Amino acid sequence: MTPFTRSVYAVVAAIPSGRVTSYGAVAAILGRRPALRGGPSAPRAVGGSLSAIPDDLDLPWWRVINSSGRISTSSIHHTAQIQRALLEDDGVQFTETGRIDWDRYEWDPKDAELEQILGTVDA
DNA sequence: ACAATGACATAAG
DNA sequence: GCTTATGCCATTG
Repeated sequence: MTPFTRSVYAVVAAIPSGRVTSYGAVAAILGRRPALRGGPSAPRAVGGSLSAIPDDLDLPWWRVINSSGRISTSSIHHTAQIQRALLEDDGVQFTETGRIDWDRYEWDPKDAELEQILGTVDA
């Protein structure tokens, strides 16, 4: 477990029920700057950290989806079906094409809240 | 230290 | 919208 991974967990732990966020948004919160061409750069690493969540942490990993509003889990422990079920438990509704509406469910934390979250980890 | 690998994000076709 | 190509970077072997 690395500092980066710990900070990812700290952010994910703060996502409230009924809201979702993207890998790129988490990366942006951690201060990783968007790249010139390929878009935000660290989201891939965020996914990598989420793929190795210790079971005893009890994180709401299912509230993180990709930028197009779709589920992109490929873990055998946390399958796409499980993720969808957990999200629906949160009250999140899917469109007919299996997507989630950002306008309705995007998590938008206040700056003060983010500062507090990040203050609990290194950086 | 180096190379390979992804639960990503964009731009282009 | 969907598919393909390209860039990124923290992790891992």
